[in-house]
Amino acid sequence: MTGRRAVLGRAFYARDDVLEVARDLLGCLLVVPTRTGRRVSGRIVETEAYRGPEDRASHAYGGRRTARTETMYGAGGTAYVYFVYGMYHQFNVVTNAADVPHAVLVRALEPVEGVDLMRRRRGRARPRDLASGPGKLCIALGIDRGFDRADLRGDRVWIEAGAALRPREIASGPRVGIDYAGDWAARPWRFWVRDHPCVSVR
DNA sequence: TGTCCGATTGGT
DNA sequence: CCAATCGGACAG
Repeated sequence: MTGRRAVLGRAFYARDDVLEVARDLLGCLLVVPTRTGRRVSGRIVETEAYRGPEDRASHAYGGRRTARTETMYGAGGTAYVYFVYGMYHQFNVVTNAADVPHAVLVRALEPVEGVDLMRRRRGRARPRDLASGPGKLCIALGIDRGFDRADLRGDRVWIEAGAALRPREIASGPRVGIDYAGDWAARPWRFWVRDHPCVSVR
């Protein structure tokens, strides 16, 4: 497939520090081709790190291992996609080694390729409304539960390296929608490109 | 099997 | 502020 350069490999995802992976994912390009091979992609501008089993906000908190969370126990470099609120999907990247349930939730993208298709799927016109949220980006890219467990080095979905961001351009703060996590909710494990219009909230 | 609630979104 | 909407997790 042409134009498919610098696809992130095992070494990128297998690292120990999920916070580092979450930061490094900013600026990278998330790509999901259509059935006809057309590229639909967006620059990652917001992520959140989840560090089970100690992280109370993680689905793998306490070592919870169920049919749904099993994916998180796989080797780094696979997709963890789940369904929430009865209508939305969330796309995560599994990190670290097998049996270590760490993951990074991709929360927002800046549309890059296939923007018209993203507009049709989302029913919105402005670029900033297409993928500025975890549920929105899944709709825009056509990601559903069928992508759960997909190998990120395969041909269904992958991530390409982007230009490294300067530390100054990266902002961090508490993760969103995890008030049930007690003191873990305050940890600044959400990362985003400072002042970027496509970031989900705030 | 029954109940509770969610790693959200969009409209009021 | 709140409804939508349904599967996952867990109690019984």
